[in-house]
Amino acid sequence: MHKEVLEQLKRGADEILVESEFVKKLEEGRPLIIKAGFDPTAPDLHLGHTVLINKLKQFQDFGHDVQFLIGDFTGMIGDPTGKNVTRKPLTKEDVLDNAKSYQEQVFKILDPDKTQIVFNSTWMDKVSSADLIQIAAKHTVARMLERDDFSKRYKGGQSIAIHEFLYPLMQGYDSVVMKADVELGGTDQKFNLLVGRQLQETYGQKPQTVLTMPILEGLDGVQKMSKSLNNYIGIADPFDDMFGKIMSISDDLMWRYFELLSFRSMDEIKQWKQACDEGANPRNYKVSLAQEIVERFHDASAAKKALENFEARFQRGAMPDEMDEIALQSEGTGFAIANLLKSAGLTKSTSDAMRMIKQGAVKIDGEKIADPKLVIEAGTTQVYQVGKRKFAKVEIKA
RNA sequence: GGAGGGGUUCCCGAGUGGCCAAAGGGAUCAGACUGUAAAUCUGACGGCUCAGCCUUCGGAGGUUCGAAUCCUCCCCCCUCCA
Repeated sequence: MHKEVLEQLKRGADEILVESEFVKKLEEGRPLIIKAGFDPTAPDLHLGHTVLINKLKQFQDFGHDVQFLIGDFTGMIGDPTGKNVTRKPLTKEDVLDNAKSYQEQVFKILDPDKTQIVFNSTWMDKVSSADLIQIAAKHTVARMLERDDFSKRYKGGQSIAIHEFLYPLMQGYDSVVMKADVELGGTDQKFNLLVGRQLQETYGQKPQTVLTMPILEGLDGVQKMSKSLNNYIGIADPFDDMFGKIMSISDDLMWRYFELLSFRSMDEIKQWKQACDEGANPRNYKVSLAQEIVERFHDASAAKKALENFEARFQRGAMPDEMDEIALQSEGTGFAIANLLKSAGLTKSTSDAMRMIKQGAVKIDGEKIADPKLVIEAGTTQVYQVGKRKFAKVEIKA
């Protein structure tokens, strides 16, 4: 029994420190306090963020007590993790706005009735300067410099502000206050999570189990999923986009996504993988993944619709049912095609439009055009397409 | 406070008076091939009234027939020393 539960909780996990302690805690049979902290800097969550949230859900489904910590206090410090420059602190208003958006998005996965949302300002605001110094006294500079990014910056002659040293301490102190049994975090959080263990011990608590989850790769399959790299699937993406983005990932990456994002059992996933190794078309399984994800963040009918649209457009080459409809006023005799495409938002400039036409990427009502100087007559309404996915219905008013 | 190095088109990075809208790579976009796979190949990649024209190389001036390249001042970043 425990073995099976442990196996499921370990799914996708990078490391569990310390596993033997973790097993003991599970065997106690009580609901464990599961902590996961979020720095409210990025209100638009993407699938990369959900890896951790999915893990929280698993714990929740097993009856544990999930505490979703919004680091509204620490957010103002700015977590230095993974950065090689000092971060700008957020304002109180930013933090609160972001936190609210976090809650809305996270409840698409977690059960709102079983999830406690906590803010660390609740207790951090009450910590006095003297308290703070006491907490700080429990750690040493040498230990802080064990952390890779700190030591790199230190050796590289880059600045480390004192408050950045406080961040891991505050995060650890959260664990003390929350009496966390388990803390979840990305692999990049390992150091901070371990500080929590140490601090809990000095406060006479049993140190928390640290469970780290890997960082999800983005659509390119190499770099981590992130908004700034534009290789992300946002959980607020429209269902067609979400579906399409998942369909565009490589087969290798698909199995990774299955492990970290799907709620299907690993047994089932392994069977599917084997089927593909034996010649089945991976595309079909990718569809299942795409549908599961779309259903999670939209609903079943959206998932169905997304598949229908996808098949219509890319397998039968049909036009999408819905597209932007734009009306443009003709300029005298008509409208020059390049300007039309730009005005309709299909290309970013007329130069770009010219290039697209020369490259054979532009179609009008499904017919490829080649003349970049084409003038569209007034009084027509046609469907313009640039590349595979950009469409608009444009009316030229006389 | 002293000495030195540097800011180039989305990013990295070449370019030291004309052949520079600026090498090369990355990212991106399009086309081919497909499962909208991935990979690969081909092409594009400042703007425009597009075989031509206009605006870019930290900013402002100047020299020159001609400046990303030379000069002056200013702004910003980095390294070493103190």
